[in-house]
Amino acid sequence: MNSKMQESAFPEVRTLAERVFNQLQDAIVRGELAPGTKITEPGLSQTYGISRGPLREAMRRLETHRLIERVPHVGARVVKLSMQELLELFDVREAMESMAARLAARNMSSEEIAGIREVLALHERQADLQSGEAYYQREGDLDFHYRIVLGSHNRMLMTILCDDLYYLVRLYRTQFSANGTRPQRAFVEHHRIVDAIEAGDEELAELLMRRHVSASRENVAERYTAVLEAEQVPMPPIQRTSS
Amino acid sequence: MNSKMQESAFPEVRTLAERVFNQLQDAIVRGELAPGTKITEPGLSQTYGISRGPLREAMRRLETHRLIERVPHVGARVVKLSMQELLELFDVREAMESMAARLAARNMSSEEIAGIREVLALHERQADLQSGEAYYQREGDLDFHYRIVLGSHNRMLMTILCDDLYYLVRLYRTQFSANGTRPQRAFVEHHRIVDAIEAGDEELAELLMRRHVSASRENVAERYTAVLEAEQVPMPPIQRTSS
DNA sequence: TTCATGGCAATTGTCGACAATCAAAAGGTG
DNA sequence: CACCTTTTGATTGTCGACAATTGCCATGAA
Repeated sequence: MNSKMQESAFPEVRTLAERVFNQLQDAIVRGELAPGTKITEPGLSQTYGISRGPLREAMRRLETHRLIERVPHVGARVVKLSMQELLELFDVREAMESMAARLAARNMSSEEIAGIREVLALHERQADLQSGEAYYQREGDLDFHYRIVLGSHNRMLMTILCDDLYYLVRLYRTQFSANGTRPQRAFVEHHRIVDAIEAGDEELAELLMRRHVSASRENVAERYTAVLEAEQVPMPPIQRTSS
Repeated sequence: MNSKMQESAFPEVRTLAERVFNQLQDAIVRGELAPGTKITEPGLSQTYGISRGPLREAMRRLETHRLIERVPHVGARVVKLSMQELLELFDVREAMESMAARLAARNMSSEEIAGIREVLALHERQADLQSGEAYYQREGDLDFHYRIVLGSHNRMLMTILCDDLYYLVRLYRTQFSANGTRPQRAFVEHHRIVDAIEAGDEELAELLMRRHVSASRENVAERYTAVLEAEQVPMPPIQRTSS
């Protein structure tokens, strides 16, 4: 039951806390640790075979990435995702990624644009092969947005979107299994955004990205309400945690 | 030299790490800890009379708030602010606060609008009394933006802007002494933004907030380049830290 | 039966010490 | 004199134990 065998999975990590952080993060994003699961320090300490010191550091980092929620002297739990929070996340993404697209149109180098074209071409082949909706939306879409953010050349934007919110988006994906019903449309939108960036049209790139994220938000919202009606649940358990 | 006397300043904190975090944060924002100051765990541990455990947690939180920068096995330093990073911060604020204004126009209650009107009235009196540029820009302007973000009713937006970036903005203010040269204009802009919010005009509120932040950015950029030319410095020490 | 009160177990917060790691200074050699 | 090697010093990473706080449960009284 020792975790030493998973050591090689993250060979580049230099500290115990970092390794456990990666393992826990992966477990949460993959859904192995269900939302709302209570996390205790002695428990995980024994599970992963390390002391509570580095474990606490790993949990601190999970907290800053919004993957767990801690209450002093009470404990920590894996985040329970509500629909309201998911929609809030989309609003934040709409604001920041549209700005990223604008900056990308201004700052992206031709090499970076060529790189993202390759990414799109790769997605196209995969989409053709397996009419791939799931894999496309799961990895490829994120990779596309990831590159746009990097192309903005704004370090703060990159940190917030790619470090802080990236894993939360992945978690939402797995929880709501939000593999979009519209892969072709999203694919076309991706191409048009890159076209605008390559043309250096800042305002168009921003507008297209804004519509792209907004459409994705509406898609998720529709699917969620449909699921609710199918389940005959009167109201979703939207519960705002105190600040 | 003991810090026990400041205990009452943060009565609501429940843990040592939180208290030290608040103290350090305050010291950095106020400028008592100069930018570039080296921070060592044993040093601070002795200064504040606590063990290294809670101190490490406090430093971790300072790092996530971008107030210190850590290099493994070398040490931590108070952030040295570059002009490029300041402009990046303005881009992020432009994106997120304009979204906040849009959401505020949609979600703000009449009580909240009345509250922000009171804030503006208070600023007006203070501006009349001492033609107050410094204080107005230092506290009031932040308070205004703070309330708009709260009015968005988007918890994620509130966390990122009011928790993560708020103290960084304050730090920039003290470092660059960025008391704007245009208090009246900013004041008028604030009023027009509230007008748009009260009218429920989402797009206008967003546009006005966007222009407001952008104008503030240009103002700071102009003042900075002017200072550079006056000092006859050939190039600013813009140094990008490795990711 | 219901509510208040007390004790108890579990968890988190905190501490001091030891070990591992790295950066820079000291020394030696070509 | 320059460059490489070694040593040293400090800093971070890690661990186990103790203390403080919390939530739960049993016990008792109204």
